[in-house]
Amino acid sequence: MPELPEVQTVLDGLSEVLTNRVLTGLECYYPGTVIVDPLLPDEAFPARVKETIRRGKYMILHLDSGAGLIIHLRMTGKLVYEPDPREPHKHERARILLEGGDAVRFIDPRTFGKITLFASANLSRFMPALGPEPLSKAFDAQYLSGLIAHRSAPIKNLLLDQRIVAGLGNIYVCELLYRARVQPQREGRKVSAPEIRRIVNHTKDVLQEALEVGGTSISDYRRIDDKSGEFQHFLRVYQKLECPKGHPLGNLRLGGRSSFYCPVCQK
DNA sequence: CAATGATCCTGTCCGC
DNA sequence: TGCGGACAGGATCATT
Repeated sequence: MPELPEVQTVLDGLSEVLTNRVLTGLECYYPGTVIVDPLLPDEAFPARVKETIRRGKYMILHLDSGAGLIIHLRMTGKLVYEPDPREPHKHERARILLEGGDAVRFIDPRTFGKITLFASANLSRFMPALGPEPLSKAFDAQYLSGLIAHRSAPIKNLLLDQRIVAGLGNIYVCELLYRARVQPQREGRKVSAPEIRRIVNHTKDVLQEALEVGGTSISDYRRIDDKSGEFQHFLRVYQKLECPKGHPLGNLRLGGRSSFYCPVCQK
């Protein structure tokens, strides 16, 4: 669920919590959630956060000890700052310990999320090859065209491929394709130049809008009550029955994921 | 190399 | 009230 805007929002909150704080350790409560670089220096902790970076859906924290953390929330991961926490929460898979007894809990019911503790020099060994940031200038129509012109896979699958562009997930891809008026199942090679331009532009627009409302645009739809609302007004097709113009939506399964689209507005 | 499908995992929801 | 099954989806791995 967390896609680029949500990850950025979480990272901003995490940076705020960790500023000027001393990290004293990282605990793991579920096998596999924490991955430790074999070459990690012994003096990884204590350390302060020197820099925080988002790359696609990955959060990277560089520490002043020569170590760093990569945090990936996958689908259900959450970071919760907890002053003076006691027993690990039911779904707490790991915990970042802070000097003074506070902690940041990594809560992840479905256990897909990961925290990697790495030696700074080895960052690249723990990061996959990712395409450009969708909001950067590198992600433009010419770039995208070059990567999809010969592809027969559905445009939606291509946009979900993090090697092509880093940070999009199922929900925003459904939304941006609606805005770009292109059906998700269209083969990459059959997407015209004007359509590619619209896809690129609407990718940037939808992400920018979501960032401006603090990434609350998608979130857990089951927790509507907790979040007062930006996202009900944000989504136009995802998990909807009809598009804003009142046309009944189609729902295809592409790459194993539900794909909402409007058969009338999208060609 | 490209495309597709299975896999990991648990909470939620629906129908009976 | 409880049960089984479908579903949710990011990334990786296996298969064709």
